[in-house]
Amino acid sequence: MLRFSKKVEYALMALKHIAFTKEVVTAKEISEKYNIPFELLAKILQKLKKENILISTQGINGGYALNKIPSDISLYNIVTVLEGNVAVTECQNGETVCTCSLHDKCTIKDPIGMIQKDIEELFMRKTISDFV
Amino acid sequence: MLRFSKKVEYALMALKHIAFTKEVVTAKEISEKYNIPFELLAKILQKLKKENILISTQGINGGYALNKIPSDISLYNIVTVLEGNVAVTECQNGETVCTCSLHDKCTIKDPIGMIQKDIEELFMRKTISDFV
DNA sequence: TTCAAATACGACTATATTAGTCTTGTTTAA
DNA sequence: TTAAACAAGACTAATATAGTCGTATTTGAA
Repeated sequence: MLRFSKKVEYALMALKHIAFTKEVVTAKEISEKYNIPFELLAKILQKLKKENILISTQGINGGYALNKIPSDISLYNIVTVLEGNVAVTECQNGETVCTCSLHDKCTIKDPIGMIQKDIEELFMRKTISDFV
Repeated sequence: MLRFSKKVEYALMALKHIAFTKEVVTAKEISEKYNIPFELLAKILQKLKKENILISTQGINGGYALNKIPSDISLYNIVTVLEGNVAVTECQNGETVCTCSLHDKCTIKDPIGMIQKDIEELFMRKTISDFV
């Protein structure tokens, strides 16, 4: 249904919260405040950290903080980190080979590619600063 | 992964084909030409007919034809017919009650609503004439 | 030096959605 | 009357998403 995954929703909620509090925030705090399953949220934050969107500190006073200013964290960035890519169809994933069932019979690759590009650009323009 | 369903892909392929041949086309012909499962395609065409995008004639020389000019058939139209709506999240489906697990704790409804609107507008601008 | 609270990470299970199939009925021209 | 087409709903299979579990590591403080 052309929907954002819960992972992306939770990431946006978490990033907004972290951007707003402006200090180290624990996964537990976010999880409890917004009713987000802890383990799921933890893994999302870990992925965001791997992409240098967040920085983390371990140990008893640990937690997460932003590693970029909100306007430098794009929706495109978040979606690609959490879902691999923003491909509106199987063949728009950036790879050269298409394993789609239509094989070489697809007649809509080019126009779909343009829609793909439009959506990518839209997502690049949207940043966390649009959320806070 | 924010993807169009196969239903939408098949619909676009079929509509392009019908727009191109400019005469009555059978589901079987399209199904065979593009390797699209016949029963699935048939149901897609039936839905498009119900929405007056196609007209159909039954019986032995029957088939489908466009009921509108390609530039009057928008991607938005096709997606809503086949998937119900273009909701990027559960709460953006146009209904007033949100049954999302975040309940009233969601802090991103408004910015998500703007993205929703941008995508809807993009899909309204794209028509079958962009495919032929 | 031990402990509690935090991140890190991979494997696993459950659930929901999507894709595809099957069956039966209706229409219509030859 | 029959063959070839649309019509429609129930069903099953496959896939993707959401969520859980277990274990390891880090670190500040009692």
